[in-house]
Amino acid sequence: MKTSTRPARAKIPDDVPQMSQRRQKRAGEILAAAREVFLEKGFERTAVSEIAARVGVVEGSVFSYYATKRDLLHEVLRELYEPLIEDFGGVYARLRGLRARLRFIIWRHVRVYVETPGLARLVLHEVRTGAEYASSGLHALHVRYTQYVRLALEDAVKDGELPAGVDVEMVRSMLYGGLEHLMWPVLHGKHRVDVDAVADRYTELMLQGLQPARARGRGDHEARLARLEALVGAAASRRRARPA
Amino acid sequence: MKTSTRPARAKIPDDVPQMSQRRQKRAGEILAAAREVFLEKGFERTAVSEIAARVGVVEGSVFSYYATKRDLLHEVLRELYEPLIEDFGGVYARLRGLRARLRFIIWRHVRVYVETPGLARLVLHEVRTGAEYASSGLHALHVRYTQYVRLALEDAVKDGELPAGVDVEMVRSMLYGGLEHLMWPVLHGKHRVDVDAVADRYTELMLQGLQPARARGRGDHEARLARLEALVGAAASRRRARPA
Amino acid sequence: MKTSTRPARAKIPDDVPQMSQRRQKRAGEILAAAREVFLEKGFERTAVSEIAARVGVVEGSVFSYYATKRDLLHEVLRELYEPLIEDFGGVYARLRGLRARLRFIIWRHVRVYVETPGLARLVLHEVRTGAEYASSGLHALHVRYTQYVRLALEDAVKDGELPAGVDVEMVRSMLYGGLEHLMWPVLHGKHRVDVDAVADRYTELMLQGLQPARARGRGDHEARLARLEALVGAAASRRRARPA
Amino acid sequence: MKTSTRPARAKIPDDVPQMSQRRQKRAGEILAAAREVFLEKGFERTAVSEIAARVGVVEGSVFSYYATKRDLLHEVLRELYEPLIEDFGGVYARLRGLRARLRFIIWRHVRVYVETPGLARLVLHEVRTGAEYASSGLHALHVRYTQYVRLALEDAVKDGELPAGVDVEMVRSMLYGGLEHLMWPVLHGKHRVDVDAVADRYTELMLQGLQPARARGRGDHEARLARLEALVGAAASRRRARPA
DNA sequence: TATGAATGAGTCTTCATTCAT
DNA sequence: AATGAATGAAGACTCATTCAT
Repeated sequence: MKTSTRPARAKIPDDVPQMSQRRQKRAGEILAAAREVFLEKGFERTAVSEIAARVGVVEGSVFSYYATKRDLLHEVLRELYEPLIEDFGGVYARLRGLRARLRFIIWRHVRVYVETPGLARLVLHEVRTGAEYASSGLHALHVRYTQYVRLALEDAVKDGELPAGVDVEMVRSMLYGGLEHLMWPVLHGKHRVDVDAVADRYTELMLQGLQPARARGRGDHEARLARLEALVGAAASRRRARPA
Repeated sequence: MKTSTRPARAKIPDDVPQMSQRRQKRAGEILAAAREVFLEKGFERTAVSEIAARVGVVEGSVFSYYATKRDLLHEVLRELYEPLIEDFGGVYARLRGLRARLRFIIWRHVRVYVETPGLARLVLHEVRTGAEYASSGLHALHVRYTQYVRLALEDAVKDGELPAGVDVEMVRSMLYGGLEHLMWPVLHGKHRVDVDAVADRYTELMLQGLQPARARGRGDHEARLARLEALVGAAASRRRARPA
Repeated sequence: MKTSTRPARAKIPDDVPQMSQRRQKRAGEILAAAREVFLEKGFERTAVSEIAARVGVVEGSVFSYYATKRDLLHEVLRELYEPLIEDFGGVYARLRGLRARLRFIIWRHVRVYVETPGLARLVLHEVRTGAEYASSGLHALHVRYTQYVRLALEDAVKDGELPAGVDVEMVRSMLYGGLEHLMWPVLHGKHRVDVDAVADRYTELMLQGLQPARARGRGDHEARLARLEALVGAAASRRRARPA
Repeated sequence: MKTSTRPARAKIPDDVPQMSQRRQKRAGEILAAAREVFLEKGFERTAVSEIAARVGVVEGSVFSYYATKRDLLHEVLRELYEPLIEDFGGVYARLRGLRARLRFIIWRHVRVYVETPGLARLVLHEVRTGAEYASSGLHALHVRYTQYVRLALEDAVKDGELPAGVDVEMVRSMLYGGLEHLMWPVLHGKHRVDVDAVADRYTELMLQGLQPARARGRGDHEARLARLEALVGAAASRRRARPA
């Protein structure tokens, strides 16, 4: 998991060379401080000295825990990704139907922008850009995070909700890329967003495209059912919304 | 062509910023090198010294052509935008119908990735961030470039192709953001792309969504009601989930 | 001792900016080197790299002690002013009479040139020029230092030694400006000076002017009237002169 | 006169390798532009490129006239000093008496500050500081400029106005140094000055010191005569004053 | 001779990283 | 293990000067 070879020892619980309590605590403090600063300022604009200062430790000490500034970043991101992915694992399994699943994925992702805008900025602008992204293990985390789209689509095909041959990559891009673009202003503090409303609308846009059923000359049946579906989904999830 | 004021020496009587052949050539070489490096590494991670090295001049010379690293970036971007916008101006007016227009916009944008990979990234992730973006004239260019999506949508509503109330911002994000995400691997030299095929497929995806007309026609009421019930059940159980 | 905020790492519990022995020594060495070079070349013409070279450290190290070249300058100046002002505080109060006081001020100032040659130049010609001079605290120091001239004059007026209406600013300029000019060769290592002799003579010159009491006593009315006539003639002919 | 060896040819009229009319004209234009910029911004802050730009030539051309930026400065200063010195030569000879002479020297010098503050700044802060000042010929000019003080004193001794043994160097310093200090605010645009008033007061201060005749218990005679002298001198010279 | 493009040494400043203690 | 002083390479940018044309 570590990219480099020097003293620093991973803080993953069950690592072999068990470190002292003190050391483990320090590592955590440093990690927390790093998260703070990275999220505030981004990777490049963060000075290790500032992380050290927030913990109350000298620069050199940081390097005795994490061999590299970038290692520290990776650790921070892992720590942020992991609960996100677990969230998905837990909830996704209980969802039924493409619409519900898609909406959850979208809704959860929008919340990332709203609740942890720094994370989005970090991943999007500083990590994904780096050459060693693929080899750093972060790519793998990201794949795990975004794979639920593929799952949802495959399941939908299996269930007959979608015809076979759907271009998973294209849909995934449309989902994450589109949201990224849409949320950009949020990262820069322009707007407030209604997470549920955005999720609802984006889900429908993805499912029905620009030309909704009605426009295509379908009967009233269709339109009424669609609205019903949307309504129920929206109301249900809105009960849990807690925007930061 | 000059953005800045310092190096230009207007000693040609009639004040035209006429550059010598040689100078003009060099300016072009520097611009080309700058584009290369900016696209590879992004703006901040690009060192002027590297641009200079690629051209085979000393660092200082670059500044005799472009007063500022950022000026250089702006020039690079302008160089991209201009032909793009001209393209649109000419072609768009002759197109009829939402599908044709959308497809053109998409097709043209995909070509940007294929022909000048990485420029979108630059604009999206590095320039728009800068505080002086709005005042730099680049914002204006960007608006001119992306407004055709809005135009196409508004026209479609006028023509009765789309119901009123379409969320232009969301569609624009889906278009540009989705394509950006989709083309990402291309920027890193992974795939070759069939521009027309991608344009066709993305256009359809945007127009019809995941559930194309055919598929939707097949969906019987029974199946949809079942899904609806499942959804309601899912929402109920989700209430116990605790998001991080 | 630190002017700036960045490098200082206050991890000593009770927040005293306690430097290690070693660090303190280095800081002193750098300060000494800086004084040397600043005095030799002036502020702008001094390169931080040269200061570093004289101490035998790399350029960057200097900035770990003093965040800014200008901070370094301020520190250098403060180091001069402080003992000077303390000297004054102690001695001045015990002096009686304008002559004694003036002589002390002059004598002390001449010693500055002899003991720390060039510092006055720095203050007069490089620091006072800077826009942030007023806000840097140096102005305050300078005022404290030179105010004793004003004090001496005011006291002399109070005691009836001088008529009211003496132009303090002019006298202060004559004192400090004249000495600066007089000491200039000393700064460049030309002469040695007898501090006491210079102080005596300059004090007398300031008190009695060019025409000491004795000389003035000898001037008969006849001679002065002749000069007066000559002057009037001169003024008349001067009317034709055309200044450049 | 030239410090360096390259092509540039002095523009002193009777120089041997007679240059073409065109060339001579250009040299003059460059010199004029240089004067402008130097006086505005000082030596170090002036870029040769700016001088070139004002004349409408390229940087390189400047160096074909003046081998060095510093040479250019020296030429500029010479051009400024020369009329000043000639002024003195012409007027001084016609003056009689120490007071009149001293006052003229002071008055003329104060006018330099008021009318050409840039010159004062240039000489004081940039030239006199440089190591090659002594060897540049400028020192010689300065000596020629300031020698009239010595002359005035020596003549006064000869005429019996002053006792022998007056310390010329000290008086000269008091005059020029004091005025420099006094005029400092003027250089930075703070005050306006009444040239005549300053000249009058400074002359008296130099002649009589802090303790004027009255204070020393002299008769009314003295005071009345002194005032008369001052008045006549002031009125006469005020007629010619033309503050910038 | 004049040009003007190119140079290259220099400016201050930042910071991840190393290493002797 | 921790410290914290020192490093050294890099950053953007400036400008007097040179030299081929």
